[in-house]
Amino acid sequence: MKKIGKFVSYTDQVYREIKDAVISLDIRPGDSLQERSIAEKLGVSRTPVREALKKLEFEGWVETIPWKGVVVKEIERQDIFEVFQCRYANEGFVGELVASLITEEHITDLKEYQKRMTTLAEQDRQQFINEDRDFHMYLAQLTGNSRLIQFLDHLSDQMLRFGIRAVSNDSRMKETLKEHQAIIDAFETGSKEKARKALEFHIQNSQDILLAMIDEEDAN
Amino acid sequence: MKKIGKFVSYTDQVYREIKDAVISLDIRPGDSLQERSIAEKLGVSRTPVREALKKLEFEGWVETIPWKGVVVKEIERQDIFEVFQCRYANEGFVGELVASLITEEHITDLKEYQKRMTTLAEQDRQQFINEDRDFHMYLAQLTGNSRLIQFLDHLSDQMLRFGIRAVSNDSRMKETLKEHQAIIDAFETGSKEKARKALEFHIQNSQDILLAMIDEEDAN
DNA sequence: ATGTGGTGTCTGGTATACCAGTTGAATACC
DNA sequence: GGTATTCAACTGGTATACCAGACACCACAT
Repeated sequence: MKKIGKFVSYTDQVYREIKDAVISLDIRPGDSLQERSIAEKLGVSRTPVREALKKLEFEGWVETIPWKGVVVKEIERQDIFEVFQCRYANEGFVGELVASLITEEHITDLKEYQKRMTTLAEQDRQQFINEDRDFHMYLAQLTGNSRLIQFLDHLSDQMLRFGIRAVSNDSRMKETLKEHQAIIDAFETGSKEKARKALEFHIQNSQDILLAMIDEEDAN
Repeated sequence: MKKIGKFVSYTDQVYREIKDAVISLDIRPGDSLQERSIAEKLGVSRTPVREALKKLEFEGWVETIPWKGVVVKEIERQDIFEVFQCRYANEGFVGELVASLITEEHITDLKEYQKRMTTLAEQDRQQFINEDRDFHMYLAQLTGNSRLIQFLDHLSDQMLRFGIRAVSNDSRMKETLKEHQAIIDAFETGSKEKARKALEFHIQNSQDILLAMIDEEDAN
């Protein structure tokens, strides 16, 4: 978020507002967003709204259909597949990289995540999902590669949009915890290969579960 | 590029113009870009210039320094390292994916690239670099994963900016051709593992050469 | 000579007016 | 009633005016 001192521009406020609404599905895929009506509703001019929409378009959340308006992109099966495929390639790589530079403190931090998530699994599903994202992004941060981090962050954002269904059944949450533990264990052995495999396995499983759920829904 | 029929917006024209200038180093890192003077020079208003600069900022080409102006980002050693690291992870993965779905026709196409590049190596370095980029992007396209393609495309853009030096010595061009051949050979065997390794090897070599050149320059 | 305050002029951020292409519904015509 | 046509009301794209923060510089007071 761009800030100038303590000042947060309208553009960024509008951007966050719309993006959150899109991720949380308050704005459904297929809904159209009009610069003028959003501007009116939020009490700002078209300019910041326009810039916020442009940014969302760059990021692939919405698309501009000429003379129609800005439309929230549908979630296709293909989208989910692509996001997981990208995560598979890059998080596996993250595992390999991180395995060679991780320290005791980092592992302690990971165990903290694990502890919190174990508690949250029975209390707050939304928060569980957020924590899951943070777990993965924590690993990404350790690589120190800003481009890699940004890409994975972007993918995580997209996960949130369809991820809610993915983890929200109890058995999958338990599996998630097990797989995270396996990842931590792999780091403790220090093996690059094991760390990669553990992350790949975890991502692959998430993908399989989510796609299976989608296919089931579509069948109805 | 967003088009409405045959109409290309000023925003996109300005975007392309500035981006090309940045990539080709006509605009040097550290140079500052002023909305007003660019608008005047190109004969358009601030609005499209502003939007073009926003897009460039989002893509990481420039950064906005409050009350100072929009400044073209410097190329640090770290940037080169990051780009290659991302390419290593993702192009290796591309190799693995593509190996299982590549056809005879595709391999023929790759050999065409190889033929053209062999000729260009002795004639036109700039064109050699463009063709090299196309070779890699052709492989990326075969995955059909638009997010992966977009990411690699973005990385390739950044390569152009510092890549000119990377391939522009004769011995490296010859090596590049050999390594591309090895990639094609790997695809012909159909082995996922070999294809991945061949691409990883190629990227790793490019990185080593380029970073060595940078370090040498910096030493002077 | 030095410190201080005013001021002109940079910057990006925002509001607003206007334009042109598109669409679709009301209307005119058969 | 059915079909062609017109036109008003959308849309995003662009130009322009104005604002406030930041900063460099110079005059002036000490």
